[in-house]
Amino acid sequence: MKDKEVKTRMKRGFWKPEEDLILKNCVKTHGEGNWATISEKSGLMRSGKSCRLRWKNYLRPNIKRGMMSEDEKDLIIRLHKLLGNRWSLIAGRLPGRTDNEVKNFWNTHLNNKRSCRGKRKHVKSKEANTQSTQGKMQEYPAETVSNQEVATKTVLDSWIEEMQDFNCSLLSPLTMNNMPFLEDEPFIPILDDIVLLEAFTSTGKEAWNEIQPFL
DNA sequence: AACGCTATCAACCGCTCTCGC
DNA sequence: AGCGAGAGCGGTTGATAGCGT
Repeated sequence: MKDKEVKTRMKRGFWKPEEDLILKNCVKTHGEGNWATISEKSGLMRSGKSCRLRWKNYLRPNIKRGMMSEDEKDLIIRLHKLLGNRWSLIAGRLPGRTDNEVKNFWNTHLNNKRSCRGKRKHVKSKEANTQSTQGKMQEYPAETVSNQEVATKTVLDSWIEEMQDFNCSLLSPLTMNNMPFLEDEPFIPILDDIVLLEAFTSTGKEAWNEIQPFL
């Protein structure tokens, strides 16, 4: 009841530039993570959750905004194939991108289920190239792929192959309950804790170091 | 020019996880 | 061990920009 009262008194909706400024200063003063304190001390009448979200998705330093590069798109597709809807994990591999941004990008550009919901009447010219590459991640038309992209794809291919080999040796057979292994949610935590850690600390780390200059 | 429709994305909601007591 | 508070995550919603008719 009390919570509800507090909730209804909280301000909602889009953030104004002046609110952003106040939040930035508060984070500087109280530190990132103390959202309850920030919410209280800022006087913004925003919930701690709301402050956290705004900071994480917009105000945090080194946030990269704007269109996803081809490399980023490719990485998202591949990591999603590997991890499923673990947006924070995927975003963690894309420097400067947020989980919300990756999630939105997936839902609007790459998620076939959603994009097939209604046929697009129009396609913005800037998106034309994106649309044409959907659902064709195994094919790399030579005329559209730069040397950097080839390098990135080669590294990623071998890296993902290694990780999948590792998965198979851990939990073969390849399928469980007639479902592809990687789509089987109960095994995702294993991917997080063991496979990903290993992948990014040994051979995977090397692969990641090779990819990073292109991002 | 006006209207309808769709795509986009910021923000919210509810659930789970983590940590301190 | 159990509980509560706060943080984090993924799914969903709603406002709005912009294109087609």
